[in-house]
Parts: sequence; structure tokens; C-alpha cells
Amino acid sequence: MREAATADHRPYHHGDLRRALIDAARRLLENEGPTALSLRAVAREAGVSPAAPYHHFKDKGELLDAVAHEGWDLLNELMTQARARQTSVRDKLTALGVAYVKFARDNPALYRVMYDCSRDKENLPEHLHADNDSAYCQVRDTLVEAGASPLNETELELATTAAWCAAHGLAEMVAFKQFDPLKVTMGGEEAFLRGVFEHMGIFGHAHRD
Amino acid sequence: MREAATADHRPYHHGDLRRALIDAARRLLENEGPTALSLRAVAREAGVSPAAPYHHFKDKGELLDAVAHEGWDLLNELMTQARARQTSVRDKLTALGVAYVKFARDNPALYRVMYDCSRDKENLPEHLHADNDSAYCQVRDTLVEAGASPLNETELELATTAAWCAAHGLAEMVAFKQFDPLKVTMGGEEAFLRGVFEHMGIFGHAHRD
DNA sequence: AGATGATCTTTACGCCGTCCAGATTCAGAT
DNA sequence: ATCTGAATCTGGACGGCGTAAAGATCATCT
Repeated sequence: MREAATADHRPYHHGDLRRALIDAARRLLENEGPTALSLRAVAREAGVSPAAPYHHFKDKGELLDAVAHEGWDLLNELMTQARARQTSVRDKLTALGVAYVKFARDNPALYRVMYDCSRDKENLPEHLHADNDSAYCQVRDTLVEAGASPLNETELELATTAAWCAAHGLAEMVAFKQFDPLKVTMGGEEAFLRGVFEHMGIFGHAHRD
Repeated sequence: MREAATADHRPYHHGDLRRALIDAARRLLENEGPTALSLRAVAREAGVSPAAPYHHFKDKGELLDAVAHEGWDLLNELMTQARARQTSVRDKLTALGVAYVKFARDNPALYRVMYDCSRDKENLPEHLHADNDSAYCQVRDTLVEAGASPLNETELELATTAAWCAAHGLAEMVAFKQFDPLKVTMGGEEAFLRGVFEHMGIFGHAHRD
């Protein structure tokens, strides 16, 4: 009678419905786009009544928060990998930026949710500044490593913020195809990304020598 | 019997309902926030039945498009003024960037609508690249004026795009208060903005000498 | 076995975007 | 001055949404 979870565990009626709801939401987000992401549709996708999610999330916003959190985790992971693949500090910075933008391009709807969730809050999610392997901290640490100028605390945060803003701006443009013609003109995405980053003088300053 | 329009014209039943709807939408956006911006609420605010807007806009999206268009016009105007107040090319660039970000800070909901409208289209609104006094063209023209390096066409668009992305990224952070603590630490917004822009090396490169 | 509390369903409410059938009002021809 | 046709607005309806409340179901503890 219980076909949902072939897992060995299935602790309650459904078997970790919370997990199933988050997955359903991400599936909908990928396949149908952000406008299709209604709480009812998520419940439907998970094979459960429209009110069931309320036993695991206070409201729709909390479900989206959970989805966003997984988005950040995924982004952190990708940036960690990208950074690890480089040796020079300069390449690490560029790789971080490119990884960030490519994540947004590959998961535009998820990327939007990640920011929309914190939109009406005071700041970005706490874990961004707290967790050590967070995207933000990775950029900051790599900037420290670069350590061109003697950076005090404020100056360091400022540089990180600048990098963050630059990447975010480019990410949105790429994710939502708002400058595609130029990308085509330059004969490819990689060239386009590096070109923009060079002009921003933060992630890729390959033209500085 | 007709109290809506004291104007001399009032061509039809209501007297330019289209205009009234756009104004109502902007009023709601300012006062109640973006979540309160429903088509029904706009009709209510304009004192008209929920179906009336459909005689002036194909659907909700088209109303938002109109609102967005006015947003771009306003932004263009502010940037024109900011640019005109400066003499040196370097100051013009910085002024453009600061004006852009301050617009987003002062009209966060409108700013969001401006981008959301083009979100599911192929590119940014046409007039951004076409109209001569558009924000985009102003940045590009000022970059030409600066003309440090001999820029070919592609390189120029690239630089403009980079500036645009940088400004957009910072604008979102400021509009949605996502880096407020740092702003406070630096003792004010102006210092914060200029600080970030300096690091981005596009709008304000005052540290280059 | 029976009680307890967590989990899920059913039902319901008000709001949403949108469509449709009429009522109203305007512009122009007669 | 009146008729006609088109543009504009109203009222009501439909399905979908987020969410709350009440009842049914089921795992666990005693």
C-alpha cells in the first residue's frame, strides 16, 4: 500500500515527506520553471494532499528557504571544486567567478529562489558568512591569499563584496540571457565571461601585466 | 457624476484609464510592496472593476511592462542629470554608477519589476540599446569619451556590459539590504558605494593615481 | 490493549488572473 | 436629432492559489 518509499527506513506515514517535498520542488523548478512552483503543485508532485506540507513547513516561504539552502550548498561545493583545480591564486579567483556564473546559468530558477528567499530579510542567509566553505568565505579567503595590498578588515570585506556584486550582476545577465548577442559575437561563453571579468578587474585581471 | 478626471480632456468613460492604472500600480508598489501588486488591487485602487484593465492591457504582464518602461525612463533621466553635473570623465562615470545604485535603493520594488519584466524574454528591453539617452547608452558613450585604450566595437560593448553588471550587482545588494553591516562599518552609504566601485575598477578608479 | 501524539485528508474561505455576457457611453453618419 | 456601431466598463463565473480547522489514520509508549 505504501509505494512512495522503497527505502529501508520510512519512519512515518509517508517516509520523510519533508525530503520528498524539497525534491519535488526542485524537480518542478527545473522542469516547469519558477512560475509553476506552487505549494499545491509541490504537494501534487509528491503525491500528497495540499495541506500535508504544513506539518513540515510553517508556510510556502519556509519550503523555499529549504530549497534555497540546498542551492547554496550545491554552489559552495561547485566553487570548492573549481578552486581546488587551480594552483595559482589568480586562476583560483577567476575559476571561482566562472563557477559562480555557470551555476546561475545552469540553475537559473534555483538561483533566483536563493536570492528571493533572503529578499525580504535583513541580510543574506547567515551561513553565507558563517560556514567556512561558503561561497562568500571562499572568495574572501582567496583574496587574502592574493594579498596584493595590505588589507585591513574593512578593506577585505569591501573587496569581497565588490567581487560578490560583480559576479552576481554577471550571473543574472547570463542566467536570463540578457546579453546573449554579445556572447555570440565573441564566439563563445568562456571568452565572454573572462572578458567581462577582466574589465571588472577583480576576478580575472589577466590584462594587468 | 464623473469625479475621476478634473482634466480638460477625459476622452472616454473614465478618462484615460490606462494612465490611471499605471499610476495606481506604481502607488501600490511604493506603499504596499511588490506582493500587494495584484491586477485586482490595481483595479480597486483605480476605482474600477477587476475586468476593466483588460481593455487596455492584454494581461497583467503587459501592465507591468508599462510600469517597467516608466521605471527605465525615470532611471535614464536621473542618470542624465547625474552625468551632466560632472565635468571630468572619471567623475561622470562614478556619478552614473552611484545614480544607478541610488535609484535601486530608492525604488527597490520598481527596480525589481524592471528586470522581472524582461526576465522571460530574450534580452533586456529594446529601448535600452536603441534610445540614445538610455542608461546603457550613456554608460557606453561615457566609456568612449574616456577612451583610455583604443576600443574596437566588441571591446566597447564588453566594457559597457561589465560596468552594467557591476552596477546591477551592487544595486541589488543595496536595494535589498544584503550587506548593510559593512555599510554601517564604513560610516555611510556614499563611502561604501565608492569603495565597492573602486574595487570593481570600472566606475570609480580614483585609486589608480 | 489502550492512550497519545504525529501525520495526513477533507473541506472550506478568501484572494488571485482571466474570460464572457450584457450594460453603458461615446463618435460619427444620416 | 437620431440611429448605429464600436469602445469601454460591470457583474458573475471558473479554476487555481495559500492557508486554516476538524476529522481520520497510524506508530509508538505504557
